[in-house]
Amino acid sequence: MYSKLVIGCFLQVLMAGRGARFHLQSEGRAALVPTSSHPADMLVRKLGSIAQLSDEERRAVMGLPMTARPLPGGHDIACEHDRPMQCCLILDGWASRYQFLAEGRRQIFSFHIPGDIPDLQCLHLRVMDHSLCALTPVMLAFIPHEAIRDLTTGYPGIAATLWRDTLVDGAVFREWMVGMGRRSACQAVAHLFCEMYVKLEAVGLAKNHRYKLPITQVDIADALGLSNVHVNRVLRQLREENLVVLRNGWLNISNWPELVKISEFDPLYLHVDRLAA
Amino acid sequence: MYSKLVIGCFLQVLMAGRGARFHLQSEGRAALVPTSSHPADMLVRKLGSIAQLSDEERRAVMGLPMTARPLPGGHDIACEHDRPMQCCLILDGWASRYQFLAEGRRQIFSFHIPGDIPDLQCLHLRVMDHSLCALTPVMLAFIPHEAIRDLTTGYPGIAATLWRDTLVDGAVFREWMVGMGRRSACQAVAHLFCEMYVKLEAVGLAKNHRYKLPITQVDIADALGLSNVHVNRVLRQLREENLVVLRNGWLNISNWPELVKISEFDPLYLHVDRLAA
DNA sequence: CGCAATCTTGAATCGATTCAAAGAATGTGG
DNA sequence: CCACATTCTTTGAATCGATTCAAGATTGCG
Repeated sequence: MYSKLVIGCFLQVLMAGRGARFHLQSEGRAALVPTSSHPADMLVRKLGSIAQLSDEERRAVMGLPMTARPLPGGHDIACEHDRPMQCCLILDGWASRYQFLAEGRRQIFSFHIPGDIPDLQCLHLRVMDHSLCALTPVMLAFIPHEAIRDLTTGYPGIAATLWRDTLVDGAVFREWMVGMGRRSACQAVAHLFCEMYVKLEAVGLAKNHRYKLPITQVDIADALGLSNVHVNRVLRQLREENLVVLRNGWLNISNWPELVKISEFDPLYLHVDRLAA
Repeated sequence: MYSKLVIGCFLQVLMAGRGARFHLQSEGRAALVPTSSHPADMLVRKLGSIAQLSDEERRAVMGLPMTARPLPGGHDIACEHDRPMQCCLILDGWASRYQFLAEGRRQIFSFHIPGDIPDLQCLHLRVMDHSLCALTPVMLAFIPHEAIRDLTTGYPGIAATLWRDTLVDGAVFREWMVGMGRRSACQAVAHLFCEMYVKLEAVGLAKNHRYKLPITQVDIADALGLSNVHVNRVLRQLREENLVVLRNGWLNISNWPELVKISEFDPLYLHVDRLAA
């Protein structure tokens, strides 16, 4: 059913290795798109984007055992009440964390993109208190908890870096709380688009205020605590005001400064040091 | 203005040391109410409630430099954009994290009680992306980041315990997101009351489904993304349904099983091991 | 006692939801 | 390559939950 897509995604990862070692963007920042057949490269780049890694630390990270595995879109990666024995690093595709409630209600907690380790928290919270699923066909690298624990025990700097990553995760939750609690539906949607742009741009997966957004309006609604009907109306409004256009899975931000302004977007909470200074 | 209250609060901490070393609850669990004049005792008990501490680790924690300091209610402890050099452990009183937005809107992210380290995240996220204030007169123990970093570098087990604490923090944010996004106002308020009861009960500050709740209806509204008027109506409804009564700063849960049921409260996300098993 | 903060209630309004149904896009198999 | 099924998007109309505004009651505090 999904095999074609999955193989396509797999090849994409492998073939990227043939290109230049780094895809440089206009800002001269190294992109996170897979440029090597070894998934650990992705992790090294990710951690390097959070904090400086020493040569020794880099070697230790490269030595982590990882198993790459494709998964079809819509598939659960880990479920509430599970006790996973490994974390997953996203090499390609999007994932999301969510929880189902009574009467078919759903709350999405986060969207995750390549370079993220969306279930890192289960390293220390053994039982999953929510679920994690692939939004698109994904390529994942699974890393045993055991290996990560050994690594963090031996290298406090790496522990601090991973810890920091989970703290940024929490900061994003706080910002989403603001969106759901105190922002209008319009502001909340605009804010989400700004956030995803900054995150994707930081790993080289977006530029020129345009990116692939492989989620449905229902997903946006469940993430922001709205109904899908209302999300649709908000999207129309944003389109009519020449701010953003979402069509065929691509998001085009026509007026970035205005979008930032109306959504009161301040990237401080993402703690991208190069931005926050 | 606040001096009497503050001194009262301070004495309360000091005088508790005269009593039995541990206040035992019916469940036989050690209570977290201050039982010693040394604030490090509180930290040892807190960490011990998260994970087992070895004797060596306990000694290391006891060796942390701490400065106890009272602060009047309403006072800010740390503000957005600050770069604190220390974390604070709450010895007595309540604190909350929040953010102000345009037009006087406010979002409260969390309520904190004795034993909590509400700004632990700034150990690795140098810049505060929100503010922290004392809700009531509080007694705080300030611990320099430097000392905590040395501790976590030398003792990976303690690092993991503190890390875990910040992860539970994030899990609570997720649950609040569910409340704001997909629960009715009534359910959200009820859920908050359940959550605070479990947290307070775990540190010996609540029992018999009754506890001191020193926050205003406006605070509840800003925490749950509601208007104060609506919170008032929801409280009346809960009272009329004989579920909870909030009066004079005390919360009385008349029908705990029903409150848990209507709010769909599942304490799993609090990751209190003794509960989750 | 009197001020200030908090709580309470009613009435009007608004933002968002629900329900329903049509239209567009996407993927599948013949 | 077309027809069909499915999923996603779009729009209108009725409704509802929550907000805003405003005024009065209560509580705590100096």
